[in-house]
Amino acid sequence: MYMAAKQSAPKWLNPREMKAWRSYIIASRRLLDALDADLEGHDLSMADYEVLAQLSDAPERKMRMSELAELAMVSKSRLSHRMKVMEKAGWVRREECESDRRGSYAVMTDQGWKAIVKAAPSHVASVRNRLMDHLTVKDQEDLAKIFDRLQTELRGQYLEEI
Amino acid sequence: MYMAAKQSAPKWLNPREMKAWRSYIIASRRLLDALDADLEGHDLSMADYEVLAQLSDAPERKMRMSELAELAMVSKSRLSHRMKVMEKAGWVRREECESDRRGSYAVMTDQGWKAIVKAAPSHVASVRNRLMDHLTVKDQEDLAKIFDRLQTELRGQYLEEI
DNA sequence: CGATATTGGTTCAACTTTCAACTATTGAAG
DNA sequence: CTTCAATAGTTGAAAGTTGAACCAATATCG
Repeated sequence: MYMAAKQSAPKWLNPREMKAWRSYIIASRRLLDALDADLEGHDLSMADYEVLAQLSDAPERKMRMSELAELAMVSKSRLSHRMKVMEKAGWVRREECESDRRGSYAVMTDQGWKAIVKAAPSHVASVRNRLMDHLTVKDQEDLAKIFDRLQTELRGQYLEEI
Repeated sequence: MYMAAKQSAPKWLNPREMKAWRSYIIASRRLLDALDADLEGHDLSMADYEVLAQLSDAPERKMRMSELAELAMVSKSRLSHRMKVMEKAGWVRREECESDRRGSYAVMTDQGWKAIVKAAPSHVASVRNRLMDHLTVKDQEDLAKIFDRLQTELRGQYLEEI
């Protein structure tokens, strides 16, 4: 149904495009699944890891909810829910924001910091293992180049669509 | 927390690796989100689209459930649930398998065929729009090469792990 | 200033996904 | 042939996700 086609012009994907698309989509799913599975031992999903990683990089490991949602690329709603879970686990807490009383901060606790410091090496190893080890330096550069450009374009499109 | 690092050896990602990884992961999320959003008008998710697309490629548009699950890369359980939904929508039906009475076939209905034929051009346009238009021919080849290899490796790892 | 629009964040209900348990066959081995 | 293991697929409950509705609080503008 992606129809690599002799048939007609820009309606379908040509065989080359088709191949690029299928390889990308399949390998990506496998990769993401593998990384997620590797994190399971630390009671973390990729998404939660991303949230904690972003938070851990913030000054004082403290960040406004919206900003965190943006950086970790999750919806506000989702972040809210996940925060409740991670709060229960003792990894984060909320702190109210004095300067804007609608807002609140997500703050990483010491325990949260410990959790992510513990998970990080294994996750990074997993990224190596599953991805980097199979890429040459040139591949890495190609990848970065392509996806950087893509990101810019998609971000552009996204902004237009609002 | 991926720590592109001066510090130590193979534990963290070096800046080049880091860049490749971040670009890839961010752009991919954006891309997938955009493609999903583009499909919404057809009441389809990427996952359901993939299921229907695979099924539509099968002889007689009919396939064993397990095989379909495998090809569409979803769990059996998930496929079972989705089939129930899509069955209710009139897009597919189940047919029992005479040769193995545990088994059943997923069969695409005419209505389902119509639905995917209707959705396909817009989805393909979306793949073009969001991805292909921003790739040179060389990019496409690089991508296919990289992710093909990756797929092989990941599949290998996966098989070992069972 | 006061009315109104916008923003930050949470919540509720609907829906989706996962995981483990379960049924019914089939296959293999003694 | 019988027993035991493996396979095909479904189910139900729990967990996760989404999107709209909602409550403040702040920003904007006449």
